[in-house]
Amino acid sequence: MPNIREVADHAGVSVATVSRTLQQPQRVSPKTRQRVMEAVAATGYKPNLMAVKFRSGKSHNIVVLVPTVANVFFARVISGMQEAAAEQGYAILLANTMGRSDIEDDYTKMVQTAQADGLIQLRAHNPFDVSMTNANGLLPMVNACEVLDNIPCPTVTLDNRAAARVMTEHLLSLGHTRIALIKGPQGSPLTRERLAGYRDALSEANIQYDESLLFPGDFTLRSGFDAATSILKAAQRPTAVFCENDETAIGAMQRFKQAGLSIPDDISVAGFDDIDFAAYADPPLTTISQPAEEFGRTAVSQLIDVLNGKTRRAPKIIIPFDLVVRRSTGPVPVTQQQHALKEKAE
Amino acid sequence: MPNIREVADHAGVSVATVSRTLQQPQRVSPKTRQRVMEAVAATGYKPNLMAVKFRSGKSHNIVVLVPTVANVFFARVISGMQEAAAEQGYAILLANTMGRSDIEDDYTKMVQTAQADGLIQLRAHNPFDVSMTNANGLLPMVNACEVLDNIPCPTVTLDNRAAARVMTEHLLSLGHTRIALIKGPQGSPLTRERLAGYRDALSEANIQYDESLLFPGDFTLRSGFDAATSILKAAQRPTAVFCENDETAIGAMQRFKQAGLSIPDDISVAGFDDIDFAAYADPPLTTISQPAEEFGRTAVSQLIDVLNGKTRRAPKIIIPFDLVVRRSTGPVPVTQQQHALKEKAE
DNA sequence: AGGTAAAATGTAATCCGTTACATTCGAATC
DNA sequence: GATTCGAATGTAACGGATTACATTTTACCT
Repeated sequence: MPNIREVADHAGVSVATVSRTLQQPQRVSPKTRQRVMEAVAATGYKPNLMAVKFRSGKSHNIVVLVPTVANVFFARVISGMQEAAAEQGYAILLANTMGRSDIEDDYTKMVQTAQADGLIQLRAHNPFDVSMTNANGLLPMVNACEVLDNIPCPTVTLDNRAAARVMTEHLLSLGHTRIALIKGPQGSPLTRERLAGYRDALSEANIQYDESLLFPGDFTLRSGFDAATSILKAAQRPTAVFCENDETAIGAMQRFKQAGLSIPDDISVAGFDDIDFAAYADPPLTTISQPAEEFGRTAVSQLIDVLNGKTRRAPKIIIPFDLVVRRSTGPVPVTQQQHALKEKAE
Repeated sequence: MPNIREVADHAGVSVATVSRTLQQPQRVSPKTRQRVMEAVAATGYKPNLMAVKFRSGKSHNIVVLVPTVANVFFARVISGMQEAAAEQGYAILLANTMGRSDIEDDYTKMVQTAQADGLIQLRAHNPFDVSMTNANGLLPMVNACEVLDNIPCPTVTLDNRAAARVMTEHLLSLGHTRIALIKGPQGSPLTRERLAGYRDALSEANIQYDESLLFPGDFTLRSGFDAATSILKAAQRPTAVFCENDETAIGAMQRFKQAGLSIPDDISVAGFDDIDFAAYADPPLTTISQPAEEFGRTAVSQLIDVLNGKTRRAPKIIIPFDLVVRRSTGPVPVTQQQHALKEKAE
């Protein structure tokens, strides 16, 4: 690989002139410029960006911590991040953490070892100590998950609580009162927020919150299927199931159909995320749609603003959502309705 | 950020001793080592890896060119790559090319500008010229797509042609003779290989290849849905549809069910990839399963071998596949069978 | 021509860690 | 105590591009 010195020798100028020709052409006389450009072409010179990054102290890399890239929703978020990062000259170092903290730590260390300038996380930890704050008192990171009040960094988030409330209200409006909830991964803040929204809606409708209607899940198809199996065994079967993501919902629907139930006539199922598969499920899934790519793009541009010192106080950005009603949710089955009425009368 | 000099001053030793303490502790006396380690802890020193990489000339980064990260199958491949790369101390720079050659070029340039040591591509181009070959005459890349005979680099591939033939044979064995094919993205070598396998099986079974049974697709749910619409309009409807990936198949099934067809009683549908959703489709999808993660892992370890000069001649590695028969494929409908027999008799 | 300011170019320091080579130290031996 | 050898440590060059500062060239004016 030719370096800048070879180009300089070839053109009969100093390395400084070559560098200037490439960085600030107007500061070099036209004929020198011409000669340098020829030398560049002749040698096939490509600047060693590792050297540039080392000297400048800017890696122009961003670490992104994602629980799993195989999740369709995250894939869309990443796609948006990629796009925004590329536009601004940043590259993304993707950490597929699979929940393993050793992997998270390895990648977090990249910021401290100057391999990356900042970090975007889709979880709720604080990987840095105060020594990492910049002149504005901000950490070189963006939280694309949940608000963490005690961390000085921008947050980009969906109002998960409100979204879950809206979905639950949708189910309530269809007459459902026994609404099961298939949760997301344990310990995930998303899960907690969505559970909170679910409870908000119930309490507003004066319906007793019943823990036996909560089922564990981990955002996979399989976990939805398994949770549905448990739901089928329940003493008094729920008439609707709200799943904290679409994969879970699709898995659950599969199980219900296997058991001979018809959706939504026998049981309503709702999801969250509006992944592409949701519209192609059978029946098409009622869900909450989120602008995933925009989510990613916003997170990246927020981080770059922090890195450039443009951000003075940590903003909190709320990404909008939409309730998308398809055909997996419907009115309470008549028999169940009578049952509920009877119960109420007692 | 403290640098090695600060640590050296703090410990009262030279920078060389600090470096040795960290790199080859046995070359430093125990009490010096102790003192240095204390200084490291006291200053919170983290080596600037950008400097290390710059000096060593090894970035320990790998560029991966993927058409789209939002494709479930690719996501699994990437996941495997991540894992293997992390184990060997490499990071992955993911390029979500979306087929845009400017993005491909930008990322390819990273190898030439020392930002990455090598590249893995899931397409069939040759981004490098001969000047990039190493001492063994190999390019710093791995082709994880299709064999390109004139490129000196390892290839990791599935025998797409054989897999497509196996699937077509499966459909033939069920009595189907009018088998539609929903293709993958135009120009993709994968698509060509799978088409070739489809034709192999047909010609072996002495069935006339009929171009009107070919339908365009691009690996998305939507394109499967649209292709199915075209299929429904066909003068003589095929009794089976082989889709070049699972998304397309799921999209097509949705359309067929909307049209009131029952799968597989009225029409058989087969996919390719065995993504998670395939088993949860309705009906569960017959498909070709591939060890996607292993695919990614193999590609990475092959590339690292090339980078370390361990590879002397470009190997071609064939990843195995499996036919997974589920419930989306079945025998030819009786009416159609009679129709076919009648046709044959004429 | 002489003088001056501006433009063009060159020189060399710098970023930080590694490592070849040089030097010093210490222990063992006679 | 002197000598020797290996272990421990230090010094300084190096990698490639950028850039502050120094120097040279050019252009223009009197």
